[in-house]
Amino acid sequence: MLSPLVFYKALADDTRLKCLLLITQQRELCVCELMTALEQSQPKISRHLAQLRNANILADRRSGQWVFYSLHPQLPEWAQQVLQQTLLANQPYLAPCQQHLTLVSDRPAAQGCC
Amino acid sequence: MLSPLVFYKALADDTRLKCLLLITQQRELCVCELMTALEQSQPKISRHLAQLRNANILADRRSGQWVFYSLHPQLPEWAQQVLQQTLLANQPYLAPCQQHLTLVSDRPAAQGCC
DNA sequence: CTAAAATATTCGAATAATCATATATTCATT
DNA sequence: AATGAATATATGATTATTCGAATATTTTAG
Repeated sequence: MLSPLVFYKALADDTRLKCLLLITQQRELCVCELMTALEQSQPKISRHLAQLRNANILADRRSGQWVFYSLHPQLPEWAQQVLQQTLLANQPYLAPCQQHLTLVSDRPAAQGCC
Repeated sequence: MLSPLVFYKALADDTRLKCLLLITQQRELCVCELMTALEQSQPKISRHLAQLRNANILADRRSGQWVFYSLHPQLPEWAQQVLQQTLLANQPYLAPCQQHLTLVSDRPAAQGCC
Protein backbone atom coordinates (compact mmCIF):
# COMPACT_ATOMS: atom_id res chain seq x y z
CA MET A 1 0.00 0.00 0.00
CA LEU A 2 1.32 3.37 -1.04
CA SER A 3 0.89 6.21 1.44
CA PRO A 4 0.23 9.63 -0.04
CA LEU A 5 3.19 11.03 1.89
CA VAL A 6 5.61 8.53 0.38
CA PHE A 7 4.17 9.21 -3.05
CA TYR A 8 4.49 12.99 -2.82
CA LYS A 9 8.00 12.77 -1.39
CA ALA A 10 8.85 10.82 -4.51
CA LEU A 11 7.48 13.63 -6.69
CA ALA A 12 9.26 16.35 -4.75
CA ASP A 13 12.47 16.29 -6.74
CA ASP A 14 13.03 17.75 -10.18
CA THR A 15 14.79 14.69 -11.58
CA ARG A 16 12.27 12.21 -10.24
CA LEU A 17 9.26 14.28 -11.25
CA LYS A 18 10.49 14.67 -14.81
CA CYS A 19 11.34 10.98 -15.10
CA LEU A 20 7.90 10.01 -13.82
CA LEU A 21 6.05 12.35 -16.14
CA LEU A 22 8.07 11.26 -19.16
CA ILE A 23 7.45 7.62 -18.32
CA THR A 24 3.76 8.32 -17.82
CA GLN A 25 3.68 9.82 -21.27
CA GLN A 26 5.91 7.32 -23.08
CA ARG A 27 4.75 4.18 -21.24
CA GLU A 28 8.32 3.05 -20.71
CA LEU A 29 11.82 4.47 -20.99
CA CYS A 30 15.29 3.16 -20.33
CA VAL A 31 18.00 4.84 -18.28
CA CYS A 32 19.98 6.20 -21.20
CA GLU A 33 16.88 7.72 -22.77
CA LEU A 34 16.14 9.54 -19.54
CA MET A 35 19.78 10.65 -19.30
CA THR A 36 19.64 12.41 -22.64
CA ALA A 37 16.13 13.75 -22.11
CA LEU A 38 17.03 15.34 -18.77
CA GLU A 39 20.69 16.01 -19.62
CA GLN A 40 21.80 14.46 -16.34
CA SER A 41 24.56 12.04 -15.39
CA GLN A 42 24.00 8.29 -15.41
CA PRO A 43 24.46 7.70 -11.67
CA LYS A 44 22.09 10.52 -10.87
CA ILE A 45 19.30 9.15 -13.06
CA SER A 46 19.92 5.61 -11.88
CA ARG A 47 19.88 6.55 -8.23
CA HIS A 48 16.56 8.36 -8.53
CA LEU A 49 15.01 5.52 -10.52
CA ALA A 50 16.11 3.11 -7.81
CA GLN A 51 14.27 5.24 -5.24
CA LEU A 52 11.10 5.11 -7.31
CA ARG A 53 11.48 1.38 -7.78
CA ASN A 54 11.97 0.79 -4.06
CA ALA A 55 8.81 2.77 -3.38
CA ASN A 56 6.90 0.52 -5.79
CA ILE A 57 6.08 3.46 -8.00
CA LEU A 58 8.09 2.16 -10.94
CA ALA A 59 8.71 -1.35 -12.24
CA ASP A 60 11.77 -2.33 -14.19
CA ARG A 61 12.21 -4.80 -17.03
CA ARG A 62 15.54 -5.80 -18.46
CA SER A 63 15.76 -6.18 -22.20
CA GLY A 64 19.26 -7.08 -23.31
CA GLN A 65 21.63 -4.30 -22.42
CA TRP A 66 18.81 -1.95 -21.46
CA VAL A 67 16.60 -1.66 -18.41
CA PHE A 68 13.20 -0.18 -19.10
CA TYR A 69 11.17 1.55 -16.44
CA SER A 70 7.40 1.89 -16.44
CA LEU A 71 4.71 2.78 -13.92
CA HIS A 72 4.30 -0.06 -11.47
CA PRO A 73 1.27 -2.18 -12.43
CA GLN A 74 0.00 -1.93 -8.87
CA LEU A 75 0.32 1.82 -8.63
CA PRO A 76 -3.02 2.93 -7.12
CA GLU A 77 -5.57 4.46 -9.46
CA TRP A 78 -5.52 7.83 -7.67
CA ALA A 79 -1.77 8.09 -8.08
CA GLN A 80 -1.99 7.28 -11.79
CA GLN A 81 -4.57 10.00 -12.22
CA VAL A 82 -2.44 12.49 -10.34
CA LEU A 83 0.42 11.80 -12.76
CA GLN A 84 -1.83 12.03 -15.81
CA GLN A 85 -3.32 15.34 -14.73
CA THR A 86 0.05 16.77 -13.84
CA LEU A 87 1.36 15.75 -17.22
CA LEU A 88 -1.51 17.25 -19.19
CA ALA A 89 -1.55 20.53 -17.28
CA ASN A 90 2.21 21.16 -17.23
CA GLN A 91 3.49 20.74 -20.74
CA PRO A 92 5.83 23.74 -20.50
CA TYR A 93 7.62 22.13 -17.56
CA LEU A 94 8.36 19.03 -19.62
CA ALA A 95 8.92 20.61 -23.01
CA PRO A 96 12.73 20.91 -22.84
CA CYS A 97 13.03 17.24 -21.83
CA GLN A 98 10.76 16.13 -24.62
CA GLN A 99 12.91 17.97 -27.10
CA HIS A 100 16.03 16.11 -26.04
CA LEU A 101 14.27 12.78 -25.82
CA THR A 102 15.40 10.24 -28.40
CA LEU A 103 14.37 6.61 -28.22
CA VAL A 104 17.03 3.92 -28.50
CA SER A 105 14.85 1.54 -30.47
CA ASP A 106 11.45 1.31 -32.10
CA ARG A 107 8.86 0.26 -29.58
CA PRO A 108 5.07 0.28 -29.27
CA ALA A 109 3.92 3.91 -29.02
CA ALA A 110 2.60 5.48 -25.86
CA GLN A 111 -1.07 5.54 -24.98
CA GLY A 112 -2.88 7.98 -27.23
CA CYS A 113 -2.96 11.37 -25.62
CA CYS A 114 -1.94 14.81 -26.90
CA MET B 1 2.08 30.47 -11.89
CA LEU B 2 2.60 27.40 -9.76
CA SER B 3 5.21 24.92 -10.95
CA PRO B 4 4.45 21.25 -10.31
CA LEU B 5 7.76 20.88 -8.50
CA VAL B 6 6.95 23.64 -6.02
CA PHE B 7 3.51 22.17 -5.52
CA TYR B 8 4.75 18.65 -4.81
CA LYS B 9 7.48 19.89 -2.50
CA ALA B 10 4.72 21.53 -0.54
CA LEU B 11 2.87 18.20 -0.25
CA ALA B 12 6.00 16.28 0.72
CA ASP B 13 5.69 16.81 4.45
CA ASP B 14 3.33 15.06 6.81
CA THR B 15 2.18 18.20 8.59
CA ARG B 16 1.60 20.19 5.40
CA LEU B 17 -0.11 17.34 3.58
CA LYS B 18 -2.54 16.74 6.43
CA CYS B 19 -3.29 20.45 6.77
CA LEU B 20 -3.94 20.75 3.04
CA LEU B 21 -6.21 17.73 2.88
CA LEU B 22 -8.18 18.82 5.94
CA ILE B 23 -8.59 22.30 4.49
CA THR B 24 -9.63 20.82 1.15
CA GLN B 25 -12.30 18.87 2.97
CA GLN B 26 -13.46 21.55 5.40
CA ARG B 27 -13.12 24.55 3.08
CA GLU B 28 -11.35 26.57 5.76
CA LEU B 29 -9.73 25.98 9.11
CA CYS B 30 -7.92 28.17 11.61
CA VAL B 31 -4.56 27.47 13.19
CA CYS B 32 -5.88 26.23 16.51
CA GLU B 33 -8.26 23.81 14.80
CA LEU B 34 -5.35 22.35 12.87
CA MET B 35 -3.26 22.19 16.05
CA THR B 36 -5.79 19.98 17.79
CA ALA B 37 -6.56 17.92 14.69
CA LEU B 38 -2.89 17.10 14.09
CA GLU B 39 -1.85 17.21 17.76
CA GLN B 40 1.10 19.42 16.91
CA SER B 41 2.57 22.54 18.47
CA GLN B 42 1.39 26.00 17.47
CA PRO B 43 4.70 27.20 16.00
CA LYS B 44 5.00 24.05 13.95
CA ILE B 45 1.55 24.39 12.41
CA SER B 46 2.01 28.11 11.87
CA ARG B 47 5.36 27.70 10.18
CA HIS B 48 4.06 25.15 7.71
CA LEU B 49 0.97 27.22 6.96
CA ALA B 50 3.22 30.20 6.25
CA GLN B 51 5.14 28.10 3.72
CA LEU B 52 1.93 27.15 1.98
CA ARG B 53 0.78 30.77 2.01
CA ASN B 54 4.07 31.99 0.56
CA ALA B 55 3.75 29.44 -2.25
CA ASN B 56 0.27 30.79 -3.03
CA ILE B 57 -1.30 27.46 -2.26
CA LEU B 58 -3.24 28.77 0.71
CA ALA B 59 -4.93 32.09 1.35
CA ASP B 60 -5.48 33.49 4.83
CA ARG B 61 -8.30 35.57 6.25
CA ARG B 62 -8.30 37.11 9.67
CA SER B 63 -11.53 37.05 11.61
CA GLY B 64 -11.10 38.56 15.04
CA GLN B 65 -8.66 36.57 17.06
CA TRP B 66 -8.53 33.76 14.48
CA VAL B 67 -6.80 33.39 11.14
CA PHE B 68 -8.57 31.08 8.74
CA TYR B 69 -6.76 29.30 5.94
CA SER B 70 -8.36 28.07 2.73
CA LEU B 71 -7.17 26.94 -0.69
CA HIS B 72 -5.92 29.93 -2.63
CA PRO B 73 -8.59 31.10 -5.09
CA GLN B 74 -6.02 31.08 -7.87
CA LEU B 75 -4.78 27.57 -7.18
CA PRO B 76 -4.71 25.92 -10.63
CA GLU B 77 -7.50 23.52 -11.49
CA TRP B 78 -5.14 20.55 -11.84
CA ALA B 79 -3.74 21.14 -8.35
CA GLN B 80 -7.24 21.33 -6.87
CA GLN B 81 -8.10 18.04 -8.51
CA VAL B 82 -4.95 16.42 -7.21
CA LEU B 83 -5.92 17.42 -3.68
CA GLN B 84 -9.50 16.22 -4.10
CA GLN B 85 -8.44 12.85 -5.46
CA THR B 86 -5.84 12.40 -2.77
CA LEU B 87 -8.41 13.21 -0.14
CA LEU B 88 -11.04 10.81 -1.46
CA ALA B 89 -8.62 7.92 -1.95
CA ASN B 90 -6.76 8.21 1.36
CA GLN B 91 -9.33 8.42 4.11
CA PRO B 92 -7.36 6.12 6.42
CA TYR B 93 -4.40 8.51 6.32
CA LEU B 94 -6.58 11.37 7.52
CA ALA B 95 -8.89 9.51 9.86
CA PRO B 96 -6.98 10.15 13.12
CA CYS B 97 -6.85 13.88 12.36
CA GLN B 98 -10.53 14.01 11.58
CA GLN B 99 -11.30 12.40 14.91
CA HIS B 100 -9.45 15.08 16.82
CA LEU B 101 -10.83 17.90 14.72
CA THR B 102 -13.15 20.24 16.60
CA LEU B 103 -14.31 23.50 15.09
CA VAL B 104 -14.05 26.68 17.14
CA SER B 105 -17.29 28.14 15.88
CA ASP B 106 -20.25 27.31 13.68
CA ARG B 107 -19.49 28.06 10.06
CA PRO B 108 -20.90 27.15 6.67
CA ALA B 109 -20.32 23.43 6.06
CA ALA B 110 -17.79 22.07 3.60
CA GLN B 111 -18.65 21.20 0.01
CA GLY B 112 -20.81 18.11 -0.04
CA CYS B 113 -18.69 15.03 -0.31
CA CYS B 114 -18.59 11.90 1.82
C1' DC C 1 37.77 -15.09 -22.51
C1' DT C 2 38.10 -10.00 -23.17
C1' DA C 3 36.46 -5.37 -24.13
C1' DA C 4 32.97 -2.09 -24.32
C1' DA C 5 28.35 -0.40 -23.27
C1' DA C 6 24.58 0.13 -20.08
C1' DT C 7 23.27 0.21 -15.50
C1' DA C 8 23.82 -0.03 -10.35
C1' DT C 9 25.85 0.99 -5.94
C1' DT C 10 28.91 3.00 -2.41
C1' DC C 11 30.81 6.85 0.19
C1' DG C 12 31.77 11.21 2.14
C1' DA C 13 30.82 16.08 1.37
C1' DA C 14 27.67 19.64 0.70
C1' DT C 15 23.07 21.31 0.97
C1' DA C 16 18.44 21.73 2.44
C1' DA C 17 14.59 20.96 5.56
C1' DT C 18 12.78 20.43 9.99
C1' DC C 19 12.45 21.08 14.79
C1' DA C 20 12.00 22.95 19.68
C1' DT C 21 12.50 26.88 22.26
C1' DA C 22 12.07 31.53 23.01
C1' DT C 23 10.14 35.84 21.73
C1' DA C 24 7.16 39.07 19.13
C1' DT C 25 2.74 40.63 17.33
C1' DT C 26 -2.21 41.33 17.07
C1' DC C 27 -6.75 41.54 18.64
C1' DA C 28 -10.58 41.32 22.19
C1' DT C 29 -11.82 42.11 26.85
C1' DT C 30 -11.81 44.56 30.88
C1' DA D 1 -3.50 50.59 29.17
C1' DA D 2 -3.27 45.92 30.82
C1' DT D 3 -4.20 41.11 30.35
C1' DG D 4 -4.89 36.84 27.88
C1' DA D 5 -5.71 34.22 23.72
C1' DA D 6 -4.40 33.31 19.03
C1' DT D 7 -0.95 33.61 15.75
C1' DA D 8 3.68 34.69 13.76
C1' DT D 9 8.63 34.81 13.50
C1' DA D 10 13.64 34.30 14.75
C1' DT D 11 17.50 31.27 16.07
C1' DG D 12 20.59 27.54 16.40
C1' DA D 13 20.75 22.53 16.57
C1' DT D 14 19.53 18.40 14.41
C1' DT D 15 18.28 15.51 10.74
C1' DA D 16 17.34 14.27 6.00
C1' DT D 17 18.45 14.72 1.02
C1' DT D 18 21.14 15.24 -2.72
C1' DC D 19 25.32 15.23 -5.11
C1' DG D 20 29.80 14.00 -7.65
C1' DA D 21 33.26 10.78 -8.04
C1' DA D 22 34.79 6.28 -7.90
C1' DT D 23 33.79 1.52 -8.39
C1' DA D 24 31.02 -2.70 -9.25
C1' DT D 25 27.81 -5.51 -12.02
C1' DT D 26 25.66 -7.27 -16.12
C1' DT D 27 25.23 -8.08 -20.91
C1' DT D 28 26.52 -8.15 -25.77
C1' DA D 29 30.05 -8.35 -29.32
C1' DG D 30 34.17 -10.13 -30.98
